[in-house]
Amino acid sequence: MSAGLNSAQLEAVNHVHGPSLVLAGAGSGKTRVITHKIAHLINGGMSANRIAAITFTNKAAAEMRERAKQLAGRGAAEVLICTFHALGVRLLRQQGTYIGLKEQFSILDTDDVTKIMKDCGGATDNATARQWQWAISAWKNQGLNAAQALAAASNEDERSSAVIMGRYEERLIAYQSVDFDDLISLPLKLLTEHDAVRQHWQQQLSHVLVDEYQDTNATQYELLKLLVGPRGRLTAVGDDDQSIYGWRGATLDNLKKLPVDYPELKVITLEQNYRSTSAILKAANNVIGPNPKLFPKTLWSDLGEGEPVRVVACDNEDHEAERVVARIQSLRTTSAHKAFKDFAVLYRANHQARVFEKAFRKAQIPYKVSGGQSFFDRAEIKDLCAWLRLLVNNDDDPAFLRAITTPKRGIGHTTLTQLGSFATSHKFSLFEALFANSIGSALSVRAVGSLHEFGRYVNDMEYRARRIQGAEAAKAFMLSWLSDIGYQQHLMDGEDSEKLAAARWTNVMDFVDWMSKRCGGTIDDTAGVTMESEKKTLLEVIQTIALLSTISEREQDQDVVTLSTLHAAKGLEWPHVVLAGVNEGLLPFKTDDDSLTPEALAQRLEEERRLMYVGITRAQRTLAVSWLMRRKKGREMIAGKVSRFVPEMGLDDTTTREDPREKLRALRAEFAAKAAASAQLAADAEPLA
DNA sequence: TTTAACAAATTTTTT
DNA sequence: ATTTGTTAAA
Repeated sequence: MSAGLNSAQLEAVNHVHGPSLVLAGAGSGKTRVITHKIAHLINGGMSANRIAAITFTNKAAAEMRERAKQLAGRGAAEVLICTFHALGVRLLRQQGTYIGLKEQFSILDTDDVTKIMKDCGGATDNATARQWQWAISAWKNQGLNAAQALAAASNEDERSSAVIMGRYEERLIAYQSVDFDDLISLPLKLLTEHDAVRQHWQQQLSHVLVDEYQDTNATQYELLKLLVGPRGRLTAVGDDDQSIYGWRGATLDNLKKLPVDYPELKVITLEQNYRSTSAILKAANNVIGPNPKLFPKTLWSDLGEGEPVRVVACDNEDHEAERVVARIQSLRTTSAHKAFKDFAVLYRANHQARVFEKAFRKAQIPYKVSGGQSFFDRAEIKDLCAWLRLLVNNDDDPAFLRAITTPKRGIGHTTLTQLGSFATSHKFSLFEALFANSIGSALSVRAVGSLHEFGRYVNDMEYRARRIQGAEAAKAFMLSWLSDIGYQQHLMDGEDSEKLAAARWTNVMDFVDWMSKRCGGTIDDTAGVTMESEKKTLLEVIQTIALLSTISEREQDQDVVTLSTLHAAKGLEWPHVVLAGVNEGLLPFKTDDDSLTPEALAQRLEEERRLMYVGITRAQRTLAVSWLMRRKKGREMIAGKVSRFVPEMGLDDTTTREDPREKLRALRAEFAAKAAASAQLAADAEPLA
């Protein structure tokens, strides 16, 4: 079973009686270790449902579940493999009543929270609300409540944010809603304050494995410790050199604390890399070298020296994009990895993608921009989710407001404002207020009539939805609902073009299909594949949707070049990688915040260095690093400076390069003929709405 | 003073 | 892509 594991991996897999820290360098097979350890535990007689493997993203959880299934077969299905947040939801759904949460609470997404923040703080613009949101989220992630935040506030801005946080907390309780941060902090509170619940989970879970441990924040670590309990059967898998999320609360302190909190900790370092050539790893090791080491390690591979890392000096952004196009076209004829999907262009900031998109379209190279708007961020999907959330939790006011105005049904701003103040003064949720006896005193007869009509419809829907189980019933239910509310017409009436409305409707249908599949049972797929799964009620499925974000479907196996930020590229790999815009100021990013202490500045630089390291280690076969000799600044061009990280890569030969323009002309002539042949591909490169 | 049009600038993202 | 800032016209 453990065939094909190297000695360090094997050691990590076999260490099952105490705490361990697996320092898994980039490409060293960390998912292999986690999945093999799960299989090893199961084969050793451990009940699968006593093992938990925790990840940060749904995608990582799905991949892990898939690979565990391959290794351990059906037994792996019982393993709790989920994200931190999904684990939090499970805890709160099961035992949230202990801390005053009702069973069917709602989960707010960031846009819902922004709206509430505006309301709590009296702001009209999103930017201000997001600043409060940011500050409040940071406090929550440090385990502080509003009162503690207010006490700790050191300036006027912080004090006002803390005051708003107080109002926001009240609002969440009134709405019986939680935000994403609460999905960690409330379970932590639950386990801290209720011994019985804590003991239940500590007995239930025998082994806890954590992926990307370096990305955990303070509250996540505290939660982990409580879940793991005194036996300390924790497997933390991570890489301090790939810690790039300090700005959102992740802290390497969690790595430093581990040997202190768990004196028995077994530290295992995975240094053999199965991804990249030696030339690439040498550059990576050199770049990360200057950072202080928590646990020293040096990556190596036996894949051979490989192509030297190329450094490309470009005149400006447009020129850089042209050079990347030329490189892709050239490698597509000479390399063994010549599909478009074998290439990625990585950069520091999202806006850098624009120039590449333009150049790729011109050259008819199909591409995708990763980290674009997710399916669930689309307005039409959020509309539907709001309706569904309202069914599950009538007191979910943000969902109520969205549903009652979508589509427009003669209930306008005035009515809703009146309803809102009526609800607030009686401490009702909006939905409760709507059916209150005294509502006639606050609103006009006509308004009350419209509100009641809406309320009755929601009640009726809810009553029917309780009985809905299995895919086909769920689909039929949702289709009749969409027709009831006239949603398709609503999309057509929108200001969008007809084409856009049709695209939105397609998304709606995809959503319906996807939801019904999750309701399980057996459903005929278009390909004639039948899916088998446990039947769930529609209400159960709805409760989980706020947590889900990835439907990659069609985007999965497309043969396209990837454009991505360095952050979004973590965990991924490509045969050919270009790091673009590797200039001083961009990477490392220049901060003009002079309130930072020298220590804080040094830490920022360390994280930028890790970002460069992550970028380099994405490459399997070839790596090119390009930088700009001139950058646009207003109407004039200013001199650009190569990133300090480039000379630090310790390349033998960074100066030999042809005149870029000459090379480009030659390549253009060579590929002019082929361009026509890929016209079809270009159609696919049209940006999706 | 307000509005419209245009130009410029923009850190990183998941749940 | 979105949003903020600038300039010119009304």
